[in-house]
Amino acid sequence: MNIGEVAAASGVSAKMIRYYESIALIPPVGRSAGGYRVYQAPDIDTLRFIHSARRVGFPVERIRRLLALWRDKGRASADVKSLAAAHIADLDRQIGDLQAMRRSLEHLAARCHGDDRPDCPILDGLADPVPLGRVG
Amino acid sequence: MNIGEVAAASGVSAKMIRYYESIALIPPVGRSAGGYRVYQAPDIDTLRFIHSARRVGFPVERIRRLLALWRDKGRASADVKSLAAAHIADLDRQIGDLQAMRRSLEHLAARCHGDDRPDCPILDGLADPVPLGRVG
DNA sequence: CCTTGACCTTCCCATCATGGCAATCCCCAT
DNA sequence: ATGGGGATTGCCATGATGGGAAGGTCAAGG
Repeated sequence: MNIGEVAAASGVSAKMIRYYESIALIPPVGRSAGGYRVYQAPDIDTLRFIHSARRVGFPVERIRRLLALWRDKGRASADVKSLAAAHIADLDRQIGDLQAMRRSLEHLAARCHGDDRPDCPILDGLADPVPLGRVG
Repeated sequence: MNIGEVAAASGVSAKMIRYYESIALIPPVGRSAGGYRVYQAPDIDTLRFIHSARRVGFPVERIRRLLALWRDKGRASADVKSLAAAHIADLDRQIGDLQAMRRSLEHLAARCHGDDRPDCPILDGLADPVPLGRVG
């Protein structure tokens, strides 16, 4: 199989497949006489795994460790779970950060008339030397 | 005032102040005989504004428009509010994306023993060709 | 056998905002 | 005049991804 077929089957773009190979997330694959990458069926499984992991936001470096565990049939599920837990914690932190931004901005926006008049608590709030965040 | 002082007063690093100048988010400032940037008090206000806007996640290009409105004393607050609303919508989308990731992963992790045994629904779920997401 | 078009290759560039480092220079106080 | 702290510019890196260019390959059909 050529890269395009594998890309379509796995959901990972050809561009990214080459990139993953370049950073050794996946091993270098065989080449045809003309230099084309030639894939086997199991390669699709690996790329599918990577794609799924990316879709839940795992960074590539953590996927590297996930892949190692996936291939290690003697792994302890605890190791997988702790990677997952670390990532969930990362997600929670990111979500929390965004929610804090959202709250601050919403707080300002709620007080803005949103009409033709120029006075605007949003601009005032951003210009205010007092830090945003705590609404108290 | 030199850049370091302005950086400390505004919360924006000297590096970023130069960057904002390079992309014309802020106008080029005067220079001393030796080539140092020389700032005036109002420049701190501008940088403080930018810093606040960054802290609530506004991308620089939107801050450009916010700054224009801020300086335009005849602006309509509706214009500011719509920029804010657009940004809140962006934040909501990002939050939603992250929460969806979190849910999918949590769903898998909840079923993982997390002990010495190798079987692991997290790895299985990522390897599964069936898309993640809907828990149905 | 040759052409054509789809596909592949590598390489460079861009994103977005930020930090780091290095070589050089300025400024002020001793 | 000298030393040290700060400023200058410029280049590189991040993380994951897309875009595009220039050129090579492959298979189908004339």
